[in-house]
Amino acid sequence: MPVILIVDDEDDIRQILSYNLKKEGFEVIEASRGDEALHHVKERKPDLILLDVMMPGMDGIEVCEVLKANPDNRSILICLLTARSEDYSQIAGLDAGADDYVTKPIKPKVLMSRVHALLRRKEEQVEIEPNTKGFEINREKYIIEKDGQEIRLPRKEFELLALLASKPDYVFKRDIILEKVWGTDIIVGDRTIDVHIRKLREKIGDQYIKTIKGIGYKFILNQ
Amino acid sequence: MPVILIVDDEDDIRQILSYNLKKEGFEVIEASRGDEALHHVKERKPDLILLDVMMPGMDGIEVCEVLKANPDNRSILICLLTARSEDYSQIAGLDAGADDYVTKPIKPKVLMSRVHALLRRKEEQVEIEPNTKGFEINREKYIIEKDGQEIRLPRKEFELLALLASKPDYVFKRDIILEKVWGTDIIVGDRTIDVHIRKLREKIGDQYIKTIKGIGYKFILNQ
DNA sequence: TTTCAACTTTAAGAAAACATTAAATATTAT
DNA sequence: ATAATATTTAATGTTTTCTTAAAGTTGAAA
Repeated sequence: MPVILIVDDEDDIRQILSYNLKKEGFEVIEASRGDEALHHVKERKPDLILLDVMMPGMDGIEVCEVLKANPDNRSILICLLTARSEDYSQIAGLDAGADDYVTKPIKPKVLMSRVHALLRRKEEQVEIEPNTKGFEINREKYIIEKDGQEIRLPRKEFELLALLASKPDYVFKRDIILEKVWGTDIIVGDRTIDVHIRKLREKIGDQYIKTIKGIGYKFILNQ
Repeated sequence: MPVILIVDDEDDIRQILSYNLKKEGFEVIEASRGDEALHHVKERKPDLILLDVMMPGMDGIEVCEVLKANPDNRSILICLLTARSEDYSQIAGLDAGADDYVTKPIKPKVLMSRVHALLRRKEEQVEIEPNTKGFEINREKYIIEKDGQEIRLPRKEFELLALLASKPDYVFKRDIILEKVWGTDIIVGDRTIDVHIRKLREKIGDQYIKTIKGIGYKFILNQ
């Protein structure tokens, strides 16, 4: 069940949110200040953070920026809680990397609906079967191990290999690769995939990634 | 080719979307109001609806609810077009049964990418895996197995064999083959089919594909 | 049997898809 | 800010796949 971190300096808001989330089976962590939130994230990576913008000390936008600056935290969803009038912060928040925001006063129904929508989106992203004979894929460190040897890969190369290796022998079509690795909002040319495949082959050896002309690529282990 | 219904009260938005969609070969229907959209759906069921949320009269959410209430329309994909600030409607929309949403201002490339992704999702649901005694046709791996032996086929040959083998003993007429394997847009000479049949026979053996002179070809298993 | 449209076969050229390299941009780290 | 990395694009080269053309077969109808 997904873990959700609530960050708000007002006790009663945390309580209401916590109650509602727990009722639906989520695991909830709470923090009343920005730095405390960052600390929690180090301890236990949540799936989603509900983050109040207006807080004494480190505010929500800052927390958001700090978090998203670290690639390991990119995958954590952030939903800002903002007062209706603070419209400037809404924009700043989305720029800071937040995934969504809800205006106060918060209606539990709306928030729950939003939480579900966000998590649904996340789930649609790639799940990786972490190790495949001889290959170990470490999502946290962006490192793969091939026969005990560590190979450090840049993000895109890593995502691409992780995707292909998640289903050995399965052919990933080019458009699927683009969608899963680059996302639907970012449009890159077709050659971009080739170049990344090239780099990967250079690093892990040619024999693992096979081209299926006219379709896409697949990761193979034997033969 | 899929049919897409655009619903937006602004003429220029409809025009831009329409232009881009038509360029990629989609058939486009347009409506400027919610009730008009519902009318169109009755006339001709589209595969996908691009639906503006903010419209005078019946708004997008309502249209969405009405449509999804009717089981006949469940399979129609709905992608909402929403302004960035209308955050509430996004959620309400997903609850109302929309499949995705794109925020305005709309970048044509982004939208096209989404449209393709959505339609693909739909197609994947319907697809059937044909396997036929001794032959295994594996779309996921893009490989066919004959008596346990893997045979790799180029795309057109693969599609052709997959088609014929999907209904053993059924005669596929030449024009049907052209339509299913090559599509309606691409015109190729009749000899092209023959040559592909030749290549297939070379690879899987002559006995499996039988010529029905003047009609077409069929895939047979037992004499 | 003769005829002829329909298919088979082969080979070759065109087109599509991918590979590779280098250079231009972004991004991140120092 | 500067340097180092990473990512993307663009240009060019290579390979594979597709299509066509041309010449040879086949088989059903007249």
